[in-house]
Amino acid sequence: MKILVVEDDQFHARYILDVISEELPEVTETVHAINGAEGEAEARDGGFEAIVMDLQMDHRNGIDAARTIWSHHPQTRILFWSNYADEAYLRGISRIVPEESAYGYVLKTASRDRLKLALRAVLYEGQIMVSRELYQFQRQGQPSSALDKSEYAVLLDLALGLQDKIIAERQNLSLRTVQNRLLSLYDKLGVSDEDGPALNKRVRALNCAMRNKALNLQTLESAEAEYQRWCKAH
Amino acid sequence: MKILVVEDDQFHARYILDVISEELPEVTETVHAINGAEGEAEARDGGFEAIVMDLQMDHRNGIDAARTIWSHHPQTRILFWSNYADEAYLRGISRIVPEESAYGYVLKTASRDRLKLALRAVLYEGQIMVSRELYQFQRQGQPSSALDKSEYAVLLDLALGLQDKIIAERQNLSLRTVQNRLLSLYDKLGVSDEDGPALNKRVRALNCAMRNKALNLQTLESAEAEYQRWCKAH
DNA sequence: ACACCTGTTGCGGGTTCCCGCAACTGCGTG
DNA sequence: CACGCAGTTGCGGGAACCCGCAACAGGTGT
Repeated sequence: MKILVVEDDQFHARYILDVISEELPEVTETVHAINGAEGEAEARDGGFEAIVMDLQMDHRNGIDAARTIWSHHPQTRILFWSNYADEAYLRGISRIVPEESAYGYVLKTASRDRLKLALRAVLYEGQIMVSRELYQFQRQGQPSSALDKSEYAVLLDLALGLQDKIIAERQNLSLRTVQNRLLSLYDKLGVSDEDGPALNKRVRALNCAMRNKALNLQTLESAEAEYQRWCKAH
Repeated sequence: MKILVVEDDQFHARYILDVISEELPEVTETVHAINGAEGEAEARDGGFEAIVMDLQMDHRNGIDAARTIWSHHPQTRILFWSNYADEAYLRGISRIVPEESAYGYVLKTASRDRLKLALRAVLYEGQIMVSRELYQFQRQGQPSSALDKSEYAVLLDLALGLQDKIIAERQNLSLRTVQNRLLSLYDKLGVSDEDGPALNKRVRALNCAMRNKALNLQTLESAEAEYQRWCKAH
């Protein structure tokens, strides 16, 4: 079995390579790429069945790299490991994971045993495995504080700085419905001016979304790229 | 000489401790704290002359910890080392560094030699040393694209979601002047709707500021804390 | 069939925002 | 001093935003 490790921090890379070589005897070959772009290049023709992918990297982040890799090799199993338990990462991943594949999400602070378990479960067994710290975001049942798909889409557009009319056009909704979405966003994100003076709800919503980790920098960057593409296509 | 290392990533901590013990023979004692809160507690009575401080940590980030440490021991020399070359970090630091002290800012990607040099220069010699990747933000002469102090203050208030009237009150400016500041902010941050439809400038400004690294999550958090205090004091 | 609940849409008005225009204040220069 | 230049302030209007009210559609339970 061939494994690709995509990780830009040298210490973390050495650690994961060490864990793989000690704990996964079935692995015959390990390749290390130091950023997303290099990872994509290696994965294109490397014939890897499994990948361990860091999320925050310069020169192409882990989610973008995973998207292009999965678009060519949708059966590849990918274990994401990251410093942060951001809802935004999990949303980004679950939007791109193909049916045929498996993925996992472990934190870098997890113990060696947890990491080993995740490696085996995802890369060998093809299980879906998400660290408990993130799992809370997945439960859909929750009426409040969980953004549904369409609300999240509006949040992305809001974060880009689009105005209501454009959002309505992009989402195929009426203007008033967009405003309703915004209302429930303000509610769920905890935008309120009960104490202190009135706020600019729009900016405040973005502020809260980032502080909650519902959005992060990578989210903004990829939403921006997607928006640029949409603009060209009218 | 006693040194305190505040770093939450175990691998990076081991590395820096190793470098210190090998390259700084004058160091007699090294203490390791794993987050900002613990760092503050150690520093309060530890009698450290020098500190190496990570910036991104849970339970009190490096800048907040440095602020309280410097408020008790203003002569302490602190070398910040971080994964990211964010303008926001540098601004945060230069706002709190006392006259009597010295500080430095090195990236974690710097070579061992660079790190060693920075350790000696800042902790021994009391020099100010900022990594070249960040130094670009300090040049004040630049007319465009460099935010001056008052513009930055308005940007913080905008980012919190305050409306013009409140910003004017907080900054002791007239409403119209605040709006002028916002105009120049929009300009300097690259907010423009030349291509594509009109944007919500306010939200867009925050979006751009974060993508430029003029603001980051810690900035938002501490601005929020400061604002809450201001609210109570009316 | 009825009542009911949730989500969508239009309308209207009060507020905030964006910004052009013009007046005014310092401040340095010829 | 007159002049210009940069930064500040007030005024006003058009656009965008926030949101209450009401109507309507589709799905559920009795």
